[in-house]
Amino acid sequence: MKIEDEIKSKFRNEYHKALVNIYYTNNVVSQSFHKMLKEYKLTSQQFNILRILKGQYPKAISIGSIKERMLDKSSDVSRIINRLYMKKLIERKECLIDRRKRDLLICKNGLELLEKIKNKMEQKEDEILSNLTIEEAKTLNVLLDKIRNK
Amino acid sequence: MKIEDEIKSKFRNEYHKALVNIYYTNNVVSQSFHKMLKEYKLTSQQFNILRILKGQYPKAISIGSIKERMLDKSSDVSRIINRLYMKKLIERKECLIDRRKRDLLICKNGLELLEKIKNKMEQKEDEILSNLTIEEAKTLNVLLDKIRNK
DNA sequence: TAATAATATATGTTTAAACATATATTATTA
DNA sequence: TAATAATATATGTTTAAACATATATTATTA
Repeated sequence: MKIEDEIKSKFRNEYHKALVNIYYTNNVVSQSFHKMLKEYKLTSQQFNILRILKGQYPKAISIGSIKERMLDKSSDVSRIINRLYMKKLIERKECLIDRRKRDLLICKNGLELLEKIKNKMEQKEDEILSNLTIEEAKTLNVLLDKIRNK
Repeated sequence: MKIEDEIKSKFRNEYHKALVNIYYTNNVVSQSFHKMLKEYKLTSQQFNILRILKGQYPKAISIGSIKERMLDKSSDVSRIINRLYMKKLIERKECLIDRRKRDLLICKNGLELLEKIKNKMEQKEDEILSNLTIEEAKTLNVLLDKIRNK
C-alpha cells in the first residue's frame, strides 16, 4: 500500500512525502523490535546500552562514553543505567581515576541475556528489509546519508 | 559524513546499516521540527493533532477519528487533547448523537497559531530534503514503501 | 425489556525524551 | 595554594509511548 492510503492524507510534493515516509517507516520498524524485546523485558534503549557495554567488555566505560555511542544523543543514560543495575544486568562502581565518573560493566547475567537475544535479533534485522535487494539497500543508505550531509 | 563515523560503529551488512540509518536520520529530522515547534510551545504530537483538526474544520471530530489519522497509532490522544484544551487551542464538547464520544473542534486561537507556523513549517519541510533531487526523493519513497509492503 | 457485549474515552503505571538545575570532583588560573 | 571554571553525573519536571484497567454509554441478544 502507498503511504497516502495507509494514513489517509495527501502530500504537497515528493519531499514532503519522503519526510513523512521516513517517520512512518521508522515507526513500523521500531514497533517490530519493541515487541521482540518485550519478551525479554527490555526496552530498546536498555538493549542498546547493553550492546554498547558488551562492545567494551571486559573494559569498563563511563556514562559519558555510552552517550557518545548512542544513536539518540539526548538519552537519559544515568537513569537507564540505574534500571539495568537494579535488574542486575550490569555493575556500577566509582571510577578510581576520576571519582566523578562511574565504571560501568556488563555482567554475567547481561551477557547471557544478550546471547539469548542475539540470533533472533539479527534474523529480524535482516528480515525487516528483506523486500529490498542489497543494491536497493545500498541506494537507500546513499540517499539517507545525503539527507544528513548539509 | 558516513553514518559509521557519526556514531562510531560498524554494521554487519547493508540491511543492518539501512535500519540504523532510517532510525538515525529520522532522529536528526525530528529534532529539527522539535526545535522549531518549541518556539511556539507545541510538541510534535500537539501540532499533528491541531493539523488534523484543521483539516476537518469547521466539522467536529472524535478522539477515535483523530487516532486513525495519526502516524503514531499508539498515541495517547485523550491526554494530548486535554493539554490543547487547557491551552485554549481547541473546543471539547460531549457529542450529542453518541455521548461516549467527544466533539473536538479547533478554535480561533488554534487556527491563528497554525497560520503563524505554516510558512516556516513548509519551508523547513522542503529545506530538510533539499540535498536530494526530486528524482532522488521519489526513489527514496519507492524504497521506503517497499520496506513496509510485505 | 433485561442482561450482556461492544465501544469510546479516561485514568493509572512505568519508561523515556528533552529539557533545567544541583552536586561532587577535577582542572585551570591568579 | 586559593579561587574559579569545567566536567561528570544525578535529580527534578513536563510530555508522551505503551501498555493495562475502569467507567459511561450504546448496541446486541435472549
